[in-house]
Amino acid sequence: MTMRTDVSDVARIFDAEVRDPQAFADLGPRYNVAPTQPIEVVVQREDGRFVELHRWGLVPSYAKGVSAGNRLINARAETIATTPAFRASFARGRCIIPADGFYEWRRDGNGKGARKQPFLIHAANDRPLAFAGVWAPWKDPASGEWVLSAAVVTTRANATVGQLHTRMPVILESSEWPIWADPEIRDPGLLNDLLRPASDDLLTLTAVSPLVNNANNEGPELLLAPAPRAGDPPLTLFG
DNA sequence: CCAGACGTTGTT
DNA sequence: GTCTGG
DNA sequence: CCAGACGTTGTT
DNA sequence: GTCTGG
Repeated sequence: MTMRTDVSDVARIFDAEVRDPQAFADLGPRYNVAPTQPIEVVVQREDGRFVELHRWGLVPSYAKGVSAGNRLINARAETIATTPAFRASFARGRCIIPADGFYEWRRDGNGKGARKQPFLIHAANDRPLAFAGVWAPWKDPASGEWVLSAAVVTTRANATVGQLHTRMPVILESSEWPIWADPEIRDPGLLNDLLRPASDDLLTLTAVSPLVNNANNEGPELLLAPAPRAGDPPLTLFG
């Protein structure tokens, strides 16, 4: 995903306080937020609502190490209420994960010559999106330190994203934020009603540089159009 | 009782 | 931590 | 998600 | 092929 929006704007949009401003200042604008890296989350706590940084990949409380979260980067909306790794977080650890956009890939060709063409999926009006998320605290038994981690809730893709992939993040409307983020709300039916695909006209696809494919790459150049090559399929999905 | 799993995605 | 399987 | 690793022993 | 790391 990308996160270029300044945290002060995120705090204003979500009516939240920044938990650790220096940590955000150290990160700066981000064009390639990958699993295991810090992601922004908006969490409702007893003493207020905060923007925090959590490790992307939920580490369940029972885990033996943080690596347990390496693949728990998404939680299926269809099963999140009952599956052991996410159930407790669905009940009491819901959060909002702000992001400017997310990437999906299209495989062009097969075998050795295949390229993975990344697309940035972002709001047509380019405002930040609010993913539904879940988070959990995990205490490292070795150091005693607490690790906060989070996962993105997914649902079936809408028609726009469906050109690339069968799944997409749940994107909440502003009227839904207080419901999803409130840990006092327990009605599973009310919560599950929020977990549906975004409307088809919310999002736009933009072909971007294959530099995105390596999590070590960063910077605004990742969003430049990919260099065309002979025999390429059209880069706009509508040709 | 103890031991072991606990997840999603894409691809075939 | 809690559930499932043996 | 994609990229990259995937191993042990003994010797320097 | 499958797992780990980012």
